[in-house]
Amino acid sequence: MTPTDRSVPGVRERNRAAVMAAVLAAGRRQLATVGAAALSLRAVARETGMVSSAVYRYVASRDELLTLLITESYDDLGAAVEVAAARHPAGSAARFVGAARAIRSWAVAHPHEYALLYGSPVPGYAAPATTIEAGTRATRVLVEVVGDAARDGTLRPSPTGELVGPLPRRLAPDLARVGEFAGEHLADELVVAVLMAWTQLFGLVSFEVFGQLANSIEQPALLFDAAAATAAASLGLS
Amino acid sequence: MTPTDRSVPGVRERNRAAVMAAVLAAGRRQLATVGAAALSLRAVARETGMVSSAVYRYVASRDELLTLLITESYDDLGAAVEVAAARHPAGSAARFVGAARAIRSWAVAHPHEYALLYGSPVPGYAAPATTIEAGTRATRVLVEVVGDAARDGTLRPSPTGELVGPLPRRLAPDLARVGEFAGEHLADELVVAVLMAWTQLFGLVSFEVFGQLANSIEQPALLFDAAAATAAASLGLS
DNA sequence: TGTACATCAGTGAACGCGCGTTCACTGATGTAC
DNA sequence: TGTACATCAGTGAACGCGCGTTCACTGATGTAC
Repeated sequence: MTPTDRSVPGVRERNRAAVMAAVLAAGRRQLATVGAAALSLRAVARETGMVSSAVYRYVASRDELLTLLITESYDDLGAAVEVAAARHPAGSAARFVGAARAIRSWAVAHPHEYALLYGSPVPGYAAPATTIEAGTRATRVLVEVVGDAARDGTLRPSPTGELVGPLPRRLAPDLARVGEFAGEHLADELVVAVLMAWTQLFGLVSFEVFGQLANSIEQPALLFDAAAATAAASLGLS
Repeated sequence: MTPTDRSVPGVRERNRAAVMAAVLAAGRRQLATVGAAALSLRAVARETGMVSSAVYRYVASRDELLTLLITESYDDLGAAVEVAAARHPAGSAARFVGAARAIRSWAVAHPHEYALLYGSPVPGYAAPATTIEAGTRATRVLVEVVGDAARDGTLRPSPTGELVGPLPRRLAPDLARVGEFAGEHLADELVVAVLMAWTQLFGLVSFEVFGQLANSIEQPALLFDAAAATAAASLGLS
């Protein structure tokens, strides 16, 4: 119980936190410029003004740095989506569209980070389980909107849900698992509709960010807004 | 006009074609095992049983090899989709679903090639315009089904099309450009619905191939079939 | 408050690696007369 | 049909590069008495 025991962190500890932050920032900058596959510890060291071996005081390996950056990025995206959603009433179509637009905006603003999260896996790197918790935040927001609407009774019968044909039994556990995200029981057909909306919106974002629309769609933002609004309507949101 | 003028290609020419094929095959194998970012000319040379510099007799640079492989892959996918579609009547929902399933099957069977075509761009590589022609084949099949149904008058009013709200004027040129793929005039709302189905199906495939469904969906094939059938119905196909 | 020791951040050199690409060369295939 | 020359495929050595990671070290910060 010395005076400094649990009080203000010492110089060393503060420095450590500051340098760690600088390392992560350099990592993020690397990511933004050259992408995950080309991210190198030596470049991070260079940009932080340290000798390459010094980085190992802060990060055990290149893979660990990647993992930290992935988690950070998922959280950054998740926070952006949650903030956007919070501007609209729970269970509303506007909230769904707001969340969807936040996903797209973030992706367009951070293409390499988006690629790290939702693009081709980085060769030779396997994301540890640590990242999956953070990875669900953005998606959870979309699903919760539908769950909230169902709970509040404001959900109209889903037009898409009605189109879904008879579903195979073996799909039931999967749908139940996804349905839990909603915090409310959802019909299997509705869960499929949610999954379709989810993959549709991310598919469109991926096509835009990865350049697949380059020769056909010049106004991806407008197309995305139309798609998001249509998706919300197709889920029965209003 | 010597006897050998336009007749059988000489030994050299035949060898050249054979070795070129071996180089491409090795490139494809590389792609399948380590992915595009890690593809190296030296590895291709090793696998072909040549010294590294010899590859330069067949390919001007690593980038050129990548371009060749991209074109090949697009064509491979395109051919698979066209064959699958041809098994069903023009303009039918079955044809749409068959084409969609062929896309997924090919992607699952060739994950690295799929990643090369539809995943994150390869760092430092810009695909030349040469590849875009081949790149449209698979997509064209999907759009044509709708165009054929419209021409034959078998297309019911699209349920999704009706949900699409008023579309911004500035989106019109984009929609017209995409609509041309159909070979028949399609209403703007229907084109949006087609784009949504297209991005939905590729989005689902990407999520599966890139591991995004790993912790929630154990039966992606069943989910995909349900999604494809629903998409076809939502376009008014039958 | 002062001293002796332990902890830790950052240095600098080195390891072994694989890469893309160039270049001068040898020897076989093809061509012109 | 035979010879002289040109073309071309493949070799082997070398270039310069950047990478991840290890290791023994110095000097500053922190801790125990």
